[in-house]
Amino acid sequence: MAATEVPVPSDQFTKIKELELVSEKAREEEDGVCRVREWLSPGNMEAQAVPRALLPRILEGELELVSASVEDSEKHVLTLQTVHLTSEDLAMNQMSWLPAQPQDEVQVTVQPVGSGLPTLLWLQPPLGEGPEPTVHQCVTISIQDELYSLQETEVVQFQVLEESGEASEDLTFALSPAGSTGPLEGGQEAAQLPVGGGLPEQAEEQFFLVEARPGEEGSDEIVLTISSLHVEEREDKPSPSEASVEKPKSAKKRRKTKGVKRAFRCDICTFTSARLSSFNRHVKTHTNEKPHTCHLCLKAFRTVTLLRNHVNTHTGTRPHKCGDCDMAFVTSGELIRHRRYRHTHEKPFKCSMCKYASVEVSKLKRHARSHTGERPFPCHLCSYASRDTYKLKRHMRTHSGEKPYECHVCHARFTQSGTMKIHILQKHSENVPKYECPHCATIIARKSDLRVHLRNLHTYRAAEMRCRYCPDVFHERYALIQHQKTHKNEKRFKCEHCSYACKQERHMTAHVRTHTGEKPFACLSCNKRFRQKQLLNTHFKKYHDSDFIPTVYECPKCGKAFSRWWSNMRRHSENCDSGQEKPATSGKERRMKRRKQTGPREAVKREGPPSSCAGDPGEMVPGDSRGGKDPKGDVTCEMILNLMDK
DNA sequence: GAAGGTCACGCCCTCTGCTGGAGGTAA
DNA sequence: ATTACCTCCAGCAGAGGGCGTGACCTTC
Repeated sequence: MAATEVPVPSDQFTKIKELELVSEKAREEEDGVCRVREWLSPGNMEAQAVPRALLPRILEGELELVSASVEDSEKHVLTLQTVHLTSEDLAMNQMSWLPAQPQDEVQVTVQPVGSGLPTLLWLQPPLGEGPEPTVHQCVTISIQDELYSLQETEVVQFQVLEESGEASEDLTFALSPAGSTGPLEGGQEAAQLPVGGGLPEQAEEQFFLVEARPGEEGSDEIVLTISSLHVEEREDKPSPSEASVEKPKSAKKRRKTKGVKRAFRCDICTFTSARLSSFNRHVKTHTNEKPHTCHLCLKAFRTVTLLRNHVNTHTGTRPHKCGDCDMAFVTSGELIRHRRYRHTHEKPFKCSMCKYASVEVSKLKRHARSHTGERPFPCHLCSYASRDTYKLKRHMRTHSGEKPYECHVCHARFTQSGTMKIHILQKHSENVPKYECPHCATIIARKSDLRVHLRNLHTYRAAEMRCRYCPDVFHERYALIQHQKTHKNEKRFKCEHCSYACKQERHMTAHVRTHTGEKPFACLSCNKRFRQKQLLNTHFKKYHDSDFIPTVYECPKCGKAFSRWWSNMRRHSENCDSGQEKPATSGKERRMKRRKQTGPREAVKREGPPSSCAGDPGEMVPGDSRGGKDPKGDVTCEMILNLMDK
């Protein structure tokens, strides 16, 4: 692996082979750590004006400088000389090829001027894209030359400071070997140190980190990386993908520090560190060296700490005990997380789109998918896609038919634990919770069904629902149903002369004739008159139809025959002590019993009309001469009218 | 090197709500 | 006998909580 610590070259002089000017944010975007891209502002562009001696390339904030020579004797000395160009300077010097918008791609070529140490930095447009700049087209402002020994330099930093609004003002550059006593100390302090007589308000936006590292192996080249250190802006302008994730302050502070101190850069991954020790430790992470092996499962770990934590998972050792409950954990991190979940309820990760907050950032990311609609876990058997792995796994049971949850009582199986829980609660538990409708007091077993009930029966509907019995209209289905029930068994027709009431008008008409004495139906054979047509028909059959066979009720005890069940036969049967059996309670039962005893019904021919016929045979008719109705109680007009209806 | 903190991934759980079939009931 | 309606019930998915584990970085 190519180390990034600056070695001591064998050659006398160190040549700057490659100088990268990389936006820190742009780099972090590549890293996937911080997704904020720092576009090169005009001010930054000014600060990035570099000598013609170098060959830079600006690509979305990235500037590479190639081939610059630095010579010194005895030591490896790097001399930086920088040019600052203001926007006015750019316009004045016809450098319109510079991007108006930062995202515009532009290639800048910087070439060395003269030989030996580069003393001027020039900006030059790509071939064919602009006028070839001359020395006069570049503005050279207050170049401060300093020499630093690369043997002592791990991080080289310089600042571009400008009094805001004064484009022509001198620039001050500061070169600092990190960790040394140079003009700037590395880290956060570097970005805050005023250099050259005070820091303007916007000065920190123009800090750059210059990272020196060796070039190709065996050469005496040094690669410089210039990074923008716009730390504050990164915090204030999160990327779209990060907009919904608010990091806790500690994390932000940590990243801020990390961003400033980066100097050693891993060639395999994006890791950078200002500390050699940290870097070296990091390098080991890219090796598969795991010398610490668990004696229980033979799993290997890189560090003793990791191994110890792992062994604790075998032994159950949980040294980190919660002070507020009985829980204990293998690591302190678990304890902290547990305390946040259970005790402190601290939720540092807050959603920017709703009030949701979580203990863990992973939960916030999962939550964010409910806003974005992202479903990164597709089912390979159907079109379903899940927002997290667990839902996909649960969904796959619908394809496999797996029902891992079994009721311990009836052994019914279920696909989800919640379904089984409801099953046990509803089927096998006492004190089953019920849900009462607040509008109609209906008791429903499940809350979700109560919701359906409310939706179907108690939701206002714009369309009118009309009662099938009357002109009333309703907008709630429950009200309509309740109203229509009021029509059931409703005796709307009430007699003015007595307490009689009935459901149909024609029944009332017949009843009123009992008060008025009106008998509109006359017998054509004997001129006898009747109030109802049915009564007339009965009369005619009995007295004027020779084929008519009247029903005769026989006492099951003594065999005596009666023409009327309720008034004669029943009274007789109750008092008859010649037999044990009493009449059945219903006509059907009576009929069946009678047939059982006597066989098929036999018509008993009467010899002549009963004496009652002389009176008013139509006044009282059998409740059910064919044994259809239980003739308990008094016969009412309604009973008669029911017969008429038949 | 150890300890502590952070991060990421995974697993499992609960709660919630919707849906549609089954079965009972009334019209 | 048919039909409409309602509740019961299981199936299923959405969302979130809590914990286990390992890796990695920073600090001491």
